[in-house]
Amino acid sequence: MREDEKCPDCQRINEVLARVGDRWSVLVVISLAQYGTLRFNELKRHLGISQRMLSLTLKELERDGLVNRTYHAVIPPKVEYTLTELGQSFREPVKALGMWALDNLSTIDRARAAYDAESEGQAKSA
Amino acid sequence: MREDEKCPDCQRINEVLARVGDRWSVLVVISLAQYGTLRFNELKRHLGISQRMLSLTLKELERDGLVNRTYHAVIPPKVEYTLTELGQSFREPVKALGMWALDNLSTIDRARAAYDAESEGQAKSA
DNA sequence: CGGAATCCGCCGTGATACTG
DNA sequence: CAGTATCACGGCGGATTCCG
Repeated sequence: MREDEKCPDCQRINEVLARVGDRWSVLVVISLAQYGTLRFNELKRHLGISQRMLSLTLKELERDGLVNRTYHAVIPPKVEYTLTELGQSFREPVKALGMWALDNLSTIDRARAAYDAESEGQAKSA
Repeated sequence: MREDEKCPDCQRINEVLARVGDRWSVLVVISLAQYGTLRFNELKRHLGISQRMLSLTLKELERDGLVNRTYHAVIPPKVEYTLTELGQSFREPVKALGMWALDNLSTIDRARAAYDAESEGQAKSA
């Protein structure tokens, strides 16, 4: 598939989603927005994310300027993460998405159940 | 990783993102929101999506009650897709995300460039 | 035209082990 | 505690082919 007649807007949006659109990024931002400052393992436990993915996600978020990383050189190493201003601004659209999600999850569930039920029914009649 | 102390909200949000959070779903919804009604190949050309992914994405969106599928039994088969009410309501948070994306894409690009430049510098000094 | 089916490469993700 | 490195697996996603 080449870029024949693709709309540029879709490409741009696609680009952004490729950056901050993944599940873990969103959840990390939400958590930091909620608690202000969190340590590595606090985030890990809170999100139920694997150590690897959290590490990668935080690095990306820091790279994209959404998250601030502070390293404390103490005996038990201590690293704290907070949102940058850009990260704060990201809260708004994310919050909107989260609200919609929570509001409509049950609706989606019902639609899905109905769809599946109908599919089974048709399968039987076929 | 088990559900030890994961916050339920994160789980819910995660759930929803797993449903309508993927790139293609978002782009399909945006396109349908913009044009109202589109045929299969119209969407395909517009998005630059492969036939397979569009088919899968549309089926999922229909299953989740976000998209309406209308089959016209004419000689050249004609299938039209539109947004359901639920799909329409999804436009709001998506629009917010898209706006933020377009507004901050350049900022992210700069942050990323700066981060990469610094990383290279450290690599050299090391 | 609108799909379904198949094959296959790539990479996102988790589990594990190791370092400082 | 806060990572990094390695491995293994599943699934996303594209290309191709066939059908109604």
